[in-house]
Amino acid sequence: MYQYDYLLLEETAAIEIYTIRDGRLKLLLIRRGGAPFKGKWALPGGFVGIDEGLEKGARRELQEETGVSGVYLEQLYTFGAPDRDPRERVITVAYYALIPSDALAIRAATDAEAVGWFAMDELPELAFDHAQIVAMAQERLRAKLDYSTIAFQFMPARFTLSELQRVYEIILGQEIDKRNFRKWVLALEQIEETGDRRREGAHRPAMLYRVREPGEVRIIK
Amino acid sequence: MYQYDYLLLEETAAIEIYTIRDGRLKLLLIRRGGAPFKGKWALPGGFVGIDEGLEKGARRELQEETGVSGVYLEQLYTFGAPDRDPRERVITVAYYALIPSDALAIRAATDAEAVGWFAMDELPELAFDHAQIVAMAQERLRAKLDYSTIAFQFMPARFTLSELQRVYEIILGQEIDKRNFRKWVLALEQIEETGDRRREGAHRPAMLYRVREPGEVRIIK
DNA sequence: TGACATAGTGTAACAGTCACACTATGTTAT
DNA sequence: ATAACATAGTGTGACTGTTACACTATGTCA
Repeated sequence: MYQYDYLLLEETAAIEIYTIRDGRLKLLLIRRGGAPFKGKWALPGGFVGIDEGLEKGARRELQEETGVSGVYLEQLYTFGAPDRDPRERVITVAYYALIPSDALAIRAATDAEAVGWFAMDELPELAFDHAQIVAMAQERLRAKLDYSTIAFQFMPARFTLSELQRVYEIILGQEIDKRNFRKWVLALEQIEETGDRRREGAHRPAMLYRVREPGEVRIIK
Repeated sequence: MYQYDYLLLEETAAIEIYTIRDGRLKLLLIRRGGAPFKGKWALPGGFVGIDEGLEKGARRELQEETGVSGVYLEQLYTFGAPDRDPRERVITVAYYALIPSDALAIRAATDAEAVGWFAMDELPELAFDHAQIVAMAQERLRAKLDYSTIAFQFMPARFTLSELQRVYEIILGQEIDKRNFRKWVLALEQIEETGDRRREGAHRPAMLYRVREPGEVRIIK
């Protein structure tokens, strides 16, 4: 077996934190305070601690930026092109997290860096190769809508079918037929009625549903 | 943004090299010559060079072990649990490669380590967490059969429909109806007749097909 | 009590999947 | 030459899931 030159590399984690707010899919970004790409927006992340697993490190980062924990987190891809950081060779393991729309503690940045939520169709220019990382996550998310229950991860504890449909429409970027959507999602048997209704506005109240196994993302079809 | 302690980690690539031989799905393993796990079988791999991308490093490793290049290679997952190497913290980016059954230069190990092809249902005990890595690749490969043309990557330049069907059956571990398989695979419009036939044995010769775009793996359905 | 706004509901056409058995054709042995 | 052999190659009908499509139900508020 050929052995490469023995070498230590910088290893970072980057995390894409998504939520749905104001009827849009939004991504959390941080404005860089130092070089390179000073002033540009970038994905939150940092160096990986020696004693923690990669995913655990990503969860810590998530917790620090948003105050949330226990949400859906998935490894996306590892980026290691030699020139992706102009200073030196850095390898980045990218994760993405999905946060229910009601779970946001939207805390201010811990160390005076600017933090902001950006709609996916209005992203600013990003530092490093982060645009590529974001594009890959978006692709993955859309694909997973089709064959898993990943979209449920955006939902609060109780939600209406219309709200759930809206989430699918936002991510897919297209309208869905109401009757077909309801038939389909109920046939999955992954959500159930709570018995309560949501009354808001001058119209018929909607039944509230909950996810049967909130932590799980099931592969369907 | 919280910054972890600045830290350099060992970064390795591991590569799972699959091919189909003797009617089985086989994986290339290397017997470890040194501690830890001395004498145990493990995935080929090595440290990542400072000037090469991760994928390029994996391709180099592949070339050195098998003599093949230009085959299908995909990043699988990055493993970074703190205790996965008993000596120190190591992060491993795992790739898998699929090699056409006729492309094997089956070269001897370059530096006197034992190399062997193992059927997936007869794997020896593996070093480190490599059993977990292998399990994940197998899962991915099976899933991709359903929604991509990845299986074509195992085929030689020209092949019969029966041979192609056999590859699907081997990976899925179950028989497929001949008529339905042919209808399905031809409807994909990803393979075409060569015009030639293969005559071997005392029976009707079979039409030889080729993949339309051999390098491409298409998402289907 | 009527206007309003969203909730909630069924059916028929269509497309894709699955189960299933016989004929075609070359080689080889007699 | 011809018959046995072994694999190649082919179609139909049942079933299942997907899609398109429009009206009724029910609460609030003026």
